[in-house]
Amino acid sequence: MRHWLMKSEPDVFSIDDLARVGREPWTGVRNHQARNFMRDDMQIGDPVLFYHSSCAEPGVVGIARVASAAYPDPSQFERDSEYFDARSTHAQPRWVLVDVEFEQKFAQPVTLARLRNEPRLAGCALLQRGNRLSILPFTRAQWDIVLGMASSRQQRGTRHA
DNA sequence: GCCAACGTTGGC
DNA sequence: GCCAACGTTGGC
Repeated sequence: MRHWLMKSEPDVFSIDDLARVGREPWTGVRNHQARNFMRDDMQIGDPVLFYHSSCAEPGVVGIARVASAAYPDPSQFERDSEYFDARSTHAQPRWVLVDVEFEQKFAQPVTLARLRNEPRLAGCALLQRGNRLSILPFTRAQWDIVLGMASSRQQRGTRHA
C-alpha cells in the first residue's frame, strides 16, 4: 500500500463534489509521470489526500481512497472533450485513470501555509521546488503528520481570545 | 495579473 | 540530439 496526494481545482471538482457523488473517475491527467503513478503504483484501497489547488486557500481538505485499478481514460477518445488526444487509439490508449472514492472531509483544511510551516514535511513531494505534478506519493510518516495536523486544535485562525 | 518552474513542441 | 519558443501549472 502506498499513500498519495491528488490535486483538484475546487472550481472544477471539489471535496464536496466527491462527497456528493461518492465515487469519481479521475479524468484528465495528461502528464506522463502522474499517469505512471496511477498505472504502475496505485492499488485499490490506497489512501489519498485530497488537495485543493489554484484557489483562495490551497491545501489538503480531506481523504479519499483509490477505488479501481487503472483503466483507459474515456475522454481521450472524445473529440468534443478538452482532454481529447488524437494520438490515442483504443488498441493503444495513451492515458489511464483510476476511480477515487470519498472517505472524509476535514473539519478544517490543512492549508498549504500550515504545511510549509511544518518542519517534518520539509521533504515531502508537494513542497519541493517547482513541483507541478497533480498526483504525488506521500510516505506513511508524512501522511500521519498531515492527519495529525487535520485533527489538531491549533488550527490557523481559531484563536478565540 | 504576474511570475517561476517546468514540460512539450518543432525546427534544425 | 539540441535548444528556443511556447504553453501550463499554481502560488501569490
